[in-house]
Amino acid sequence: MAQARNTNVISAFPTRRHNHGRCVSTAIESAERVSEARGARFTAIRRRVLELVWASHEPVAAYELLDRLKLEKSNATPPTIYRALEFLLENGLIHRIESLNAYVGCGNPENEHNGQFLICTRCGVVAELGCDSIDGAVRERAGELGFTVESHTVEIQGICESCGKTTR
Amino acid sequence: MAQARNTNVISAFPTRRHNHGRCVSTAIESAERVSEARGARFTAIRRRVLELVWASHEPVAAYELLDRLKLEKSNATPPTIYRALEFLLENGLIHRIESLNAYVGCGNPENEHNGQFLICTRCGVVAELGCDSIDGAVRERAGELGFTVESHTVEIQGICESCGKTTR
DNA sequence: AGCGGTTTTGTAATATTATATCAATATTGG
DNA sequence: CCAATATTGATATAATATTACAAAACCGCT
Repeated sequence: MAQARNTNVISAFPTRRHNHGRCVSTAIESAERVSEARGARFTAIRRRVLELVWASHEPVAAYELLDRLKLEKSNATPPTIYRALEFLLENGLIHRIESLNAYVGCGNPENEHNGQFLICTRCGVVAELGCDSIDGAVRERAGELGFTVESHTVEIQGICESCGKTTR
Repeated sequence: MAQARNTNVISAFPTRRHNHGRCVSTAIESAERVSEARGARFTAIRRRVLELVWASHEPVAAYELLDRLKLEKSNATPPTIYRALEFLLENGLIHRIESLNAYVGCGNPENEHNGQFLICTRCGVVAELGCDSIDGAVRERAGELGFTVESHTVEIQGICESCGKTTR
């Protein structure tokens, strides 16, 4: 019983030695369920791009994904990647980090949400929060001004706990 | 006594008929004071780009600024604009809206801050908040996870009060 | 299996956003 | 005025993203 419901971590900063294969396989299985449920086609390209996004917990740029995909699919072009990214975004399987023009796997694709992201400027790793207190503060203040919230982008730059402990 | 200190609006949604010349002249005067205080040079190009950013309350893209600047300075090139934007950002005179790759004037340049932005997806206008409750929620949650906040990007998409009242 | 409509992918071209580099000019402090 | 520094000019190129149209794959139906 570690987390209060209203401040749950969707995808925490991973330990150096976590079983990352498990992150990937969980993400793929989730994606299969989400696609199935929506009648969306989780094609080979889309699956592979999702795996590439999940290669780490650091956001990946579109052209990095393209370079990697080209290694195994030499006819891949920018639209190949951008179409796959569009599909993955639409289905909530990845998030775009606006301040980095880069993409990161979503840790909880089975629930629709706008995440909040903690971005470590030292190691590049991103953690995702599904934090109702931040979301609430946003909606409350917006509401006071007569503004109806549709979505939000919350990206927090700083130093993660693990990097904070090491010498600069 | 309308605003509580911790939720002040730095730059509200403007009325259609506000005196916009006043927004611009205030911004320029502020910029002069800020530059003076910092020993920074508020050159003609920088001043003009700031005026162009302040042409409206909608974020402006870099190449739009370039096109406008070229009308009066035909040798302007991308670096002309990007250098001016860099100066204005460094000195807190404008903000970059990450989700739009665009720039908007800062309503309170004399106090250093990370703003929060309400972006109307109907009319394109942006309001800036300096909202301690959002900032506090962010810092609190980050702190619980051992994350040290350096800066944040908070961009809220939705419909402003005035657009919400008109027929879709 | 065959057909027709729809979605996905292939391919080429281009648009948009941003930076690197180095030379020339302007400004500042001494 | 000189020398150091900051700013601007000019060219090239990098990085990110989209448009357009044709070909192929897939799906539901018979």
